[in-house]
Amino acid sequence: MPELPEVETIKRGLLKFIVKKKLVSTEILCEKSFIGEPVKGVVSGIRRFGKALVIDLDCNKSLMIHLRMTGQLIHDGKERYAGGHPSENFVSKLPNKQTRVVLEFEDGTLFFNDQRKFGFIKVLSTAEVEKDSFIRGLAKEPWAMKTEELYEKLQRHKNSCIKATILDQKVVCGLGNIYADEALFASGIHPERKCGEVSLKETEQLLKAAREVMNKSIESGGSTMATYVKADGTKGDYLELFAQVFHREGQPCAKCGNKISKIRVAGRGTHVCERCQK
DNA sequence: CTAGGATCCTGTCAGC
DNA sequence: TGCTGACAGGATCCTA
Repeated sequence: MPELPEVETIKRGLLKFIVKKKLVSTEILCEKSFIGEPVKGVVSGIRRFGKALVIDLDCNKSLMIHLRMTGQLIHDGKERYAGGHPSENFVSKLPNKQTRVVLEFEDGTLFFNDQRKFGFIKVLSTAEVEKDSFIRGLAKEPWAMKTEELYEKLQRHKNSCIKATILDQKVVCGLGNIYADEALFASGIHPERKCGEVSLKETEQLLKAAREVMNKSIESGGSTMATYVKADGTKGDYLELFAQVFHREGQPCAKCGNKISKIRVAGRGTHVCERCQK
């Protein structure tokens, strides 16, 4: 999916289009993608918890949205705003084959697309949002987490690979497959290292790197996504703008020139410079 | 409790 | 051309 920076970018974009607008109807094209009964109401705010987005309505109900691997949110009105898993859908006519839910606002339409149907929209009472098991289980985001706290958690998973562990949202919240690879590269830590062998100093570097790669993505995310949507239909990968290792297997490492390799760690494709990361 | 693998689902791409 | 298996920006469930 869309990891924390993409969800944050979507949140910021949607704020402009749907806050104070009334949600008037919901069309469910895939039952699995919508949990609960449709609601109507005026949007009072949008919140983000890790990779989950929450749209609050003035009727004391909220829509919790998780895009998982292939979810997209595309708002169509006077102009189009799209975010999530990048694909042609950003510029296609909607709804289409991958549209799962259509939220009609007084002033525009929000399409929830999701190729693989792993994502969902869930209706919760606003008071229950923070009691939801997924949200309640989330750890702190890298900006709020202290080095010592992460270090202690890593020691609890001392026999697991560092990459698998930092992908666990209960350990640290927000990293996904891209930013895990990027943060490990930036801090010079090999993704297969056992957590028990990662020092306090390295934990500090890793945390700092996680904040930096995600900050950079959030800063560039909004504008590059907007550019993407205005484009002529060609597939734009905004990751290419800053990724050092992700999807760069075979290309030279930006630090040492060695070829980036792709390996498998914790069941996930993993990009690494075998020379820079120990 | 942790660790690792299977699983949910659709689509695309490489290799035969 | 058509088939097959691998794989995909996530998280949960099951097993040991």
